[in-house]
Amino acid sequence: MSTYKEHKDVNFATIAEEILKFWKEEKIFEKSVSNREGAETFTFYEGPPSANGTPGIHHVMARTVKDIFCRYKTLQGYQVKRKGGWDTHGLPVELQVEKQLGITKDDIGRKISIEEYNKKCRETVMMYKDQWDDLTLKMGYWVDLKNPYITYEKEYIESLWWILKQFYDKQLLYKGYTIQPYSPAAGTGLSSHELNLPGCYKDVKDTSIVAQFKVKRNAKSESLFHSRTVGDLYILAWTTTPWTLPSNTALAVGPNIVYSKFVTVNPYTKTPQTIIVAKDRAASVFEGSVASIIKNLEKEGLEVKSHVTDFKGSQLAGVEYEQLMPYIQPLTDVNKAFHVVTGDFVTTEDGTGVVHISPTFGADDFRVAKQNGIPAMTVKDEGGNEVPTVDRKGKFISAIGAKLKEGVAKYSIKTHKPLGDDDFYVKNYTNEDESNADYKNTDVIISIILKEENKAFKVEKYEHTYPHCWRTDKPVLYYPLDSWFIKTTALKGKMVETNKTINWKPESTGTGRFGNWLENLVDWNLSRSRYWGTPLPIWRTKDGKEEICIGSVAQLEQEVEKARKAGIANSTFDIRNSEFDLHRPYVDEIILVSSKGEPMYRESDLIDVWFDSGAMPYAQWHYPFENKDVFEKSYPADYIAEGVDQTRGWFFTLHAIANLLSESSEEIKAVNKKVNNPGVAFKNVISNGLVLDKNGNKMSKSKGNVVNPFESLSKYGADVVRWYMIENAPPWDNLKFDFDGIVETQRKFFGTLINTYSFFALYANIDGFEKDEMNNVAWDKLTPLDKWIITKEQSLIEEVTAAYNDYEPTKAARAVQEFVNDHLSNWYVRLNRKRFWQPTSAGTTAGMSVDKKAAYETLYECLIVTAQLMSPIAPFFSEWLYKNLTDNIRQKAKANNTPLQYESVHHTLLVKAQPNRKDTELKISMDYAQRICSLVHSIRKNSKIKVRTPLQKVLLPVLDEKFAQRVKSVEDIIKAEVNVKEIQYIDDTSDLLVKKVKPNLAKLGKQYGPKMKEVSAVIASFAKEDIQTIEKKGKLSKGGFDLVGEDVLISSEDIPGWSVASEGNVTVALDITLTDALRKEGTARDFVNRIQNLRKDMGLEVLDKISVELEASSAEVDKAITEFSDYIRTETQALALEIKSSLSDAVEIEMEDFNLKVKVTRK
RNA sequence: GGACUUGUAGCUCAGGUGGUUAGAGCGCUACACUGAUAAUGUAGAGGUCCGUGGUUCGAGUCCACGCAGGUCCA
Repeated sequence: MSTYKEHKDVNFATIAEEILKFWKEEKIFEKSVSNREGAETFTFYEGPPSANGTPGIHHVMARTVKDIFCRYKTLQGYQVKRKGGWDTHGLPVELQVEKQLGITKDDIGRKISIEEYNKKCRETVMMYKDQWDDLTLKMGYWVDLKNPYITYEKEYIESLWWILKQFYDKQLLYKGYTIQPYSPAAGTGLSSHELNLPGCYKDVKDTSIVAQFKVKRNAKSESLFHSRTVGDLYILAWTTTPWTLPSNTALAVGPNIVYSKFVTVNPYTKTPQTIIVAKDRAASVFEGSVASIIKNLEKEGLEVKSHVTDFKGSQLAGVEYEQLMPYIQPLTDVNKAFHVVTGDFVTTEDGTGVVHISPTFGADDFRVAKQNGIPAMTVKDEGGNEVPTVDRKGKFISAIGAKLKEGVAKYSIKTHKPLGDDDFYVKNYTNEDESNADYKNTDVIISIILKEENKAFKVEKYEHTYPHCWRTDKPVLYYPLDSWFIKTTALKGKMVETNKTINWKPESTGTGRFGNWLENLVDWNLSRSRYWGTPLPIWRTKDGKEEICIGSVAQLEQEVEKARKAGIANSTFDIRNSEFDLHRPYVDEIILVSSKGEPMYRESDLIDVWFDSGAMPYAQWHYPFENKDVFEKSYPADYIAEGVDQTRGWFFTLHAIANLLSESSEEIKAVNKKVNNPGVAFKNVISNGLVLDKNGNKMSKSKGNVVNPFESLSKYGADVVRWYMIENAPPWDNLKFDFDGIVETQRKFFGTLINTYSFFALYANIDGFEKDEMNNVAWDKLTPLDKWIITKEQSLIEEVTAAYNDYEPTKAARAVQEFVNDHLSNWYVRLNRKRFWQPTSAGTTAGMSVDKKAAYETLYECLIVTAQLMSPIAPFFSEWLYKNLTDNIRQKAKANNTPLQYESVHHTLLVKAQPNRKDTELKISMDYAQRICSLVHSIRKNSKIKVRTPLQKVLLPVLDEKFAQRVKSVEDIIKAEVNVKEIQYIDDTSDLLVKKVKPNLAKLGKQYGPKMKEVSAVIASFAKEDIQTIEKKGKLSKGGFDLVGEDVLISSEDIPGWSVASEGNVTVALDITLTDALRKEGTARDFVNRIQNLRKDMGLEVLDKISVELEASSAEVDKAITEFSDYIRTETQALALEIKSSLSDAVEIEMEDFNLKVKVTRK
């Protein structure tokens, strides 16, 4: 009759398979949600993976972290719905399709229609869905895969449109431009991905100019002129792109950088003048191509470099200067142009420590200009649109070209061909013959003009790396391109504030990486010029004067109807058809009508895929078109978790959209008010780190160090892998994934736990123990060891619960592991083994002694609680353990409505710590016991006396009475563990105890600080009497210090003549004299040991009885055997033990110093 | 280049608020235990706490500057 299943050769992967089958058949996951119907909800949002790539081992990590807290909250009684999801749009999908079809973006619309292309994308995006589903199942990640949200679905897109419309209506969605890498030769913008292709960055030699910006003398700048000034005063700025100088509208200086004023001459015009450059850059400004010129001028007696004074960059702020190349004027805010501004990004690493700003041609410049209200240099084109001074072909507009042409003529610059107004390309985009002796690029022409006009201080070639277009091999320009933006900056303050309400794990990601990102927020560029994605629902007239943002399919229908009525030939697509696809090219074919009857065409942009995922709280429920009630209950998320790389990805888009909606949507405002949400999308977030290989290298296919998740799971089982990942390092640290570590986890933790269970099952089955929840041994009937392990268990419950509550799974795992390995297995079970195998008359729980029943119940409870506490991390094994322990009493438990009534550990309610079942005093005592045992073991080891040999006594110096009391309460345990007969406590009355004293630095430090050395010396000089005084009276004045008891730490000196060991304030002495009696007992115990070995070798079962015959040997040995005959027989379950003069068929056994002949027979 | 992050034994990691001799597991070496037994225990060796400065009576811990690795962003 085996009540508790006994297992040989446990395989964790097999356990997982069995449990998976059970979960599937009994719908355990579904029930874990439906069981909690009506309970408080705990909301988790699944960050959607993209199924167009295969899952990796890092996904096991990420999803374990997600799973743990969903399971934990379920245990706490919450209802945790977890809707799965798939991210389906975006560049990776497009690239994969292009690779499959062997085409490039250029081929779309030519070799393949957009329709076919998108169809292919739709097919490809779910390519590896089966693998993902398989991983989800096998790793034990509970998520609802039956009703996932899919970002390409019509309903999902409709919700996105609704959100965009909310923003649009509140003027949070606008069209503007931003500076992006642009290839004039190819006529297209380039993504950062394209810019990172190998070979894009090349070393090139460009013309660089240190230009002279003439300071306007007025009230703002007057102080700069107070010191000696010769000629005009110039601020010098350096650029490697002279073609941007006609577009200069500001200069930037570092507020804390020191700038120097010099009296000098212009090297090219020899004009005496005064200049300002960063102090640290002054030397290098005078060097290089102009060094020899300056030297010659100095020889001519000119004043070339006289340092006048220094001032901080902040003093230059607001100073006005004359426009360097006054060819055209900014369209707006002319009065704000041509000022000096300050910026933290300015360094003194190169140039002059002054940065020339041209807002149309640099991302930094653009930002700085925006922050300071500086206008950009733009003109109106024929359509009235604002455009930069360089057109999309990379050529200066004719207004600038005409001026440059004038310069060429005025200064007789020789060129390889006559240049017209429209011939000034900023780089050689027209394949001019550069080998022509008179060839001069635009940068050089500008340099010459500036030199002639006393506006250049230094011109030289400068070699640097510069990005080139991967298709045309021509230099890239940073160029303003049209885009649609979400005005996230409008809500920057709110986003910063609401972020403070979010619990970030680790905190630094929230305050640091995320917080800084919010502080430096720019508007969200939503536009993508692509094909497979959510189309921007904005239609515009040709002239851009009228536009409409569509917020729903219904609205689109109405508008189409309106257009039809106005006689606009529209597509034949039937929007009302449920199959109608909101993707390109279909939406592009819809033409709407403006109030004036003009056609309106859709802006061709798609939106950033990050918007797709960031909108999932709403779109996953097709809010607000459906499921309003469900949405309200699941907004915002209590918890999300993703990789730290999502900080500026998903975490940001969730946060941004939630905050924007909290201001722009009346519906969301109402929901927020109801659930008291300040405007966030999530309340707790774990950003987990990377999974690296065991050497700390990133896993990559090229390195061949990628770990296959499926192989890992099938070899070790999901629990071991999950436990290893969580226990090894906090999720937000990078994990060095090492199979050796997994093996260790398996052996060390799971092996120990399974051993502990097997031990329980073995004896419980023999004794017929069955857990009865209605009838347990009372607390005060438990032995100290029982009480102790229960106390430890209570602490464990508190600790683990606190750790999970705090989103610290690693702490929880480590606590469980310590409990199982160190306390339960190594101490409680080991010291209690005898209780389990002491003979019992009855084969039922009822007939069992209270002591034995208490032992079973205690061990049982510890195992059950362990199963429960570990279940979020190791869902399969804990389920297996729980079922093994409880399946046999399920019916009874159901009838009695007791905690073990649930068929799955994942349906149970988390056990709560019971303070009345804690014995703190005992905990301290047991701690002493463990330390004392360890010390005695250490002495035995040094004296080479094994534990089987009993020793007479242990001497324990007693520093205070409490210590003695505590040790006495666990004295039996110590004596049994280290095999000594008695413990003798020695105190002041004994001459053996000599006390020593040390200063309590932590306390004294606060009081005496710098006098610490003196006080320590005084305490070190304490005589025996001094120690006694301070101990008895609690105070002592010596060496000018009034000391109290807490100022010193008293411990025991070694005891002369004894073998002593000490650790902390516990000291132990061991009497290592071996008497005859002790030696005989040792021999008897040794003999028992050998017989036990024989029994095992013979393959006897635990309950088998034997008889032992022994051939007589020395008198001493015979005497020992006879004297301890009862003991030997009991221990070995021998019915008879006889010493015979001679024995045939005897086995020879090796004792320590001699051999014995014995014969063991089964009875 | 910026932000964040990590650096402690051969390896993986602990080390509130500064305090006496910096810990654990694995691995290694030795020994022991033996009715949990392909399990277990004990002990030993093993440390420039990344470096340099600073604050302090006292720094693994606090501050500054570096170095090295990682992530994200330019």
